[in-house]
Amino acid sequence: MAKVTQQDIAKVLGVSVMTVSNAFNRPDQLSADLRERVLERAAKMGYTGPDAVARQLRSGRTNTFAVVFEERLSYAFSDPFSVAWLAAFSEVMERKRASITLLSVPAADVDALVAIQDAAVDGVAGLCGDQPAMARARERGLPTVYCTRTSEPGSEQAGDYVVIDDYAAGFEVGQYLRRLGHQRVFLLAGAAYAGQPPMKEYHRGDLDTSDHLRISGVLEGLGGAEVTIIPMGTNSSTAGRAAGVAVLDRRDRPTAVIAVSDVMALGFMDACRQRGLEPGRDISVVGFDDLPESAAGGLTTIHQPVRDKGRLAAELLLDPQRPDRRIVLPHELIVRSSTHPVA
Amino acid sequence: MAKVTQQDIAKVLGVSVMTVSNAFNRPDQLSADLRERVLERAAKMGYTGPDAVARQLRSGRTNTFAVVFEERLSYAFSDPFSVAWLAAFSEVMERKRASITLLSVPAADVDALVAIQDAAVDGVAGLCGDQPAMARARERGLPTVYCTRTSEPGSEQAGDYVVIDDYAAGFEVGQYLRRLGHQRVFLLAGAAYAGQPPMKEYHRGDLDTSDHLRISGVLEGLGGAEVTIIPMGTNSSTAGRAAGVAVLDRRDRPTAVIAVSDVMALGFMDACRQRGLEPGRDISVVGFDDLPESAAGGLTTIHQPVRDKGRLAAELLLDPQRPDRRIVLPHELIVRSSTHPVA
DNA sequence: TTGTATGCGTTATCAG
DNA sequence: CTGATAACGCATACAA
Repeated sequence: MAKVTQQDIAKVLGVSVMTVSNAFNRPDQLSADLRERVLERAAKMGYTGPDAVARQLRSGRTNTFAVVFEERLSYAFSDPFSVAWLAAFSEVMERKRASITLLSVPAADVDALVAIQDAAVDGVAGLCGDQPAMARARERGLPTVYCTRTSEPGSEQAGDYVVIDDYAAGFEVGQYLRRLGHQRVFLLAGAAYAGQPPMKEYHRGDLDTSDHLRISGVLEGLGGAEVTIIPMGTNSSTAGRAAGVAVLDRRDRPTAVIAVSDVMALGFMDACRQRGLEPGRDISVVGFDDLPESAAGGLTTIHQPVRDKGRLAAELLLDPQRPDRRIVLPHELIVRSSTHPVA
Repeated sequence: MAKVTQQDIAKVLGVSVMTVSNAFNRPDQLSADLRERVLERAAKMGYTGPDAVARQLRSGRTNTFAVVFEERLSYAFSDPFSVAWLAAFSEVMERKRASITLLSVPAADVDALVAIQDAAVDGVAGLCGDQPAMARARERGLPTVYCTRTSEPGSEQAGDYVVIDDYAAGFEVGQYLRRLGHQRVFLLAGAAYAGQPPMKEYHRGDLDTSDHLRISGVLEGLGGAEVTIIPMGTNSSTAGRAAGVAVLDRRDRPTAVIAVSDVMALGFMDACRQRGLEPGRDISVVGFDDLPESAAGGLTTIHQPVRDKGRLAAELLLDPQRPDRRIVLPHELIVRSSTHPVA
């Protein structure tokens, strides 16, 4: 059987399509009696209410917002930082009865950009930086909000954002370690530098990631210390644990290790303890983000307001009139027990 | 400026709308030269590719599937069981380049059902049972798949499903504890029985949840043991910890405690240890689900194949031709160190 | 290879 | 209070 439409009902009932439409959407536009008849007939004919897509086309709004991820979605669900952001974002959306569409648009996969084209949404947000997917969305005329700064301030693209100053955050970390006297530091980088060997010299990656800004800041803050950057290829506690091999099992072990994220830092701390090394006594460890579990683990880190990022991103999308649309939130160096002065 | 459409381009170029459409979707349907001209012109006019919604209306497909949750979305992201399911589900969807829309439809909130009406999707899945939202989706003619059996087998609704036999699982747990000699057991129930006092007598709740089947099974399996059911109101480790108060801080402490989920059971184990009680020595604890962390924690539990549930749910939605659409997956009692015979 | 007519299902507008 | 008409933007079927 073909799909029943308002037209069919109208025909059977001998009324206009408009009357049927009104029966569903604007009860005040027709007599209660007629409305009753329409609804009853509709039910009898197996009509199930206005078609969502048709209505969207007509109204020009979908009441749905996309969240894009550079990674596979399963990563988005497993990374605590991502989950926290998503929770805050979704709370705002739920309150406004808007729904959320998840889009995975790996930077590598050019084909995936069509997902942006084909998404029936009113706007796009991402915990990520201003990646190609965001630009594509804007080309479509959609509002966008990104939550990680990847380019130098000033070279801003067109999109709105809610970020922290990752460069400054990195700088504070570097400066802090320098003041503690650390002269040999290893830096665990994330996904952007996949496949590259450890680097003594830092060249800005061709990918503009927040790693880049954090790393630049750290290097600057550390001044002349000897720094080795280890590209882990992925941002996970597994990667952090794996870093134990590359960092701890060598003669010239560094006195401090900085990971570009807490998940990685916490994984690395596990690796330390497994080898009988206590962070904050035998080696210093610093992370970024300040996850809930970081407090329990005693990890010195940069706190950033994840939930505010998620909440504000949602609010910016929902309210195009909101005045301040380029937001830089504060961050803070939280010193815990995982760092110590060099003897 | 108004939105640029294919019609506008066609007019300017003096070709038909169809040619413009083809230039974007079927390059083989027109000369490379003309196509080139169309695309160039389109770009110049600020046309950004076919409109997603219009295309969906025309084609009748959205390539998007909804996932419904009975809880707030933030819960969906924080519960490990839910996250595992979602990860598996999304992996299949990603592979087929389909996207996912998240819908929160609390059972209590009747208004939320409109979210189902207004969702532009090709199908609906849920980790939940065959709740009203699912029925609503089917009324709309959408395929549905649910992943938790809530009714007795035989009283099946119309939807497809991927479940385990929760009653049997419960029975095995009860039987196991009975054989260990446990005569006084407390049962921590989840969300369904919110607000109710502890129950000595079990009446099937008016909500058909998997709790119901598990609980019935447990009671049956335990035979004549004295069972007290404590409705925790929510399914979280916090609730499990909170149960410590209701269970451990009393004279007639039970010899065994069963939680309807591992998260809760693990939380309860924390509460035990906080009071100096060691699960598996001073008290027996059993859960359901077998999360990864349950193995580490030594929790005796029912293993169920979460990832298979998610994967199969996605496959059923993506392939309406797939033959077996009512799937009951195997479960298994995994005995670990949290249970022991009564002295 | 290109064009024409038409429908997808709904709702705004405006006239009765 | 009710109805006729015209979009919304695109793509299928078929004709040229």
